[in-house]
Amino acid sequence: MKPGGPTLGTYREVKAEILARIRNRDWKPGEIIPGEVQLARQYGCARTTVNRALRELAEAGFVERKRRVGTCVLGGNAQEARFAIPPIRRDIERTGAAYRYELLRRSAGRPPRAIAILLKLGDGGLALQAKARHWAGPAIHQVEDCWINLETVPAAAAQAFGQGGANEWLLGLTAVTRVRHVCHAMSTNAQEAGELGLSPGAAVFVLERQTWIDGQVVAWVRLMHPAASYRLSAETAWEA
Amino acid sequence: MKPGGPTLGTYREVKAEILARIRNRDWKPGEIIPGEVQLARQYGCARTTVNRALRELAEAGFVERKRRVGTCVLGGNAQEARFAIPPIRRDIERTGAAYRYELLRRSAGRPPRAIAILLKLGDGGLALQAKARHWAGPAIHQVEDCWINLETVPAAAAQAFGQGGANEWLLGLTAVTRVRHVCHAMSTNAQEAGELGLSPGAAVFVLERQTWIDGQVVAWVRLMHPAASYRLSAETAWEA
DNA sequence: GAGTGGTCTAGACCACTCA
DNA sequence: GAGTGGTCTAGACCACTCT
Repeated sequence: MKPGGPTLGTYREVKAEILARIRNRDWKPGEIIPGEVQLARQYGCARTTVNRALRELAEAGFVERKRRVGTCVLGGNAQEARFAIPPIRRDIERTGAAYRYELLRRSAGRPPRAIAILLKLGDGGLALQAKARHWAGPAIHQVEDCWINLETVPAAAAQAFGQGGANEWLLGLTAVTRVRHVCHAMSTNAQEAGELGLSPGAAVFVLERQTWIDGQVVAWVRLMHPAASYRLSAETAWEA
Repeated sequence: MKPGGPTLGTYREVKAEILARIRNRDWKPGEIIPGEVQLARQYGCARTTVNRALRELAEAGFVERKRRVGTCVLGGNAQEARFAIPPIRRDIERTGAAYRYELLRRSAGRPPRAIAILLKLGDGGLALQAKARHWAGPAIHQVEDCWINLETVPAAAAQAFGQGGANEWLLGLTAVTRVRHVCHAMSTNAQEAGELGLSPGAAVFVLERQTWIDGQVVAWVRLMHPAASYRLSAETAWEA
């Protein structure tokens, strides 16, 4: 046991110790830190324990690991944010406002070209569009516009979406194997403004989600929110 | 060995097998799945292996685990998106556009009340504001407005930020222990529009980041982007 | 008290990648 | 070929939570 190096019994302790070294700049970005075997000896624990600590630090983006090379400290420049996207109903009820769902439009048929491409629809392929509004008391909180690929999810054709939104229904499909989210801001055109109860040109926050099952596109969903009443937030903390 | 239950040797196989069962609805949302010991027997592997598979499925949000109770399948309703936030310079260069940095303002002093609160500044506490623009060729791609708590990071006072932005510098601090991101859309007022080269009222995409070191606020940063030229995207895929 | 997951250990073998 | 991380195993004990 080295001075200043007491026995560390758990992977959390080991993780915290290594993280502290990195934050202290004992181990600087670009450097290779000691190997698992050496650390295990130093800390008086099993290599498995050190391994788990390092694996989690790698997942969190603090280090990078390569076989035969070792574990390398990364400089913290890239950032990642994990935003939780709660079901809209819960999101609204949480604020205390009354939730109301309103279906605006539901129709199956041949979608516009842009949508057909997003859904990777075959030539005769049909899609189901379901557009709806979610109210928070007297205010419109979200307009959802869902396009569902009926080739991939024929079951959707049987859904009326009179009570609950298509987005919600889609989220209930457990089988999804891939998800892509995009968020951005937008100025509304006249129609969008009307649907959202805003003046044309008003800023909206847009969240789009595309989902797949085994390489087949399931749906493309666009969620639009008045800029003033929607935000996504994310928080990450590491042990003190 | 049960029929249809071949020996699974690795935690990845076990994970895929369990995921398949969940997607198949063999195990439905709300149900408790068999315990680790039983699964290990069934798959012919060590309990540790099953444990790792289940742990990762729990991290990914497919199941929830409770001691003495068991592992419960979750219905996939909540969503999570992990957005990568690349350093702005790289983001611009990636598009092929010429990157240019322009410092607009740098001044230390007593900040406005709202900022003082965000920074948890003491009564006499000073902050450093650094506002800058990032150009992509002829277009303004981002206006960054950084407020740095000089009590927490006195070293910032020595930085001129003439060449690189304060945001970038802040990201280089490895010691940060907590990060909070918020993103939303906004209509610009006259000043913001001017700084962004847009007409007043234009939509912008705003990303805000607040960072801490051991409970002390380090900085609050607001990054504003013309709506048309910025989007965040995230993609998650699970094994087929 | 009992049953579940959470973790540690010691040892082993494998996989990748560098020289 | 050699050195690193990646993973599996069998067994053990602990921590939590339900009854």
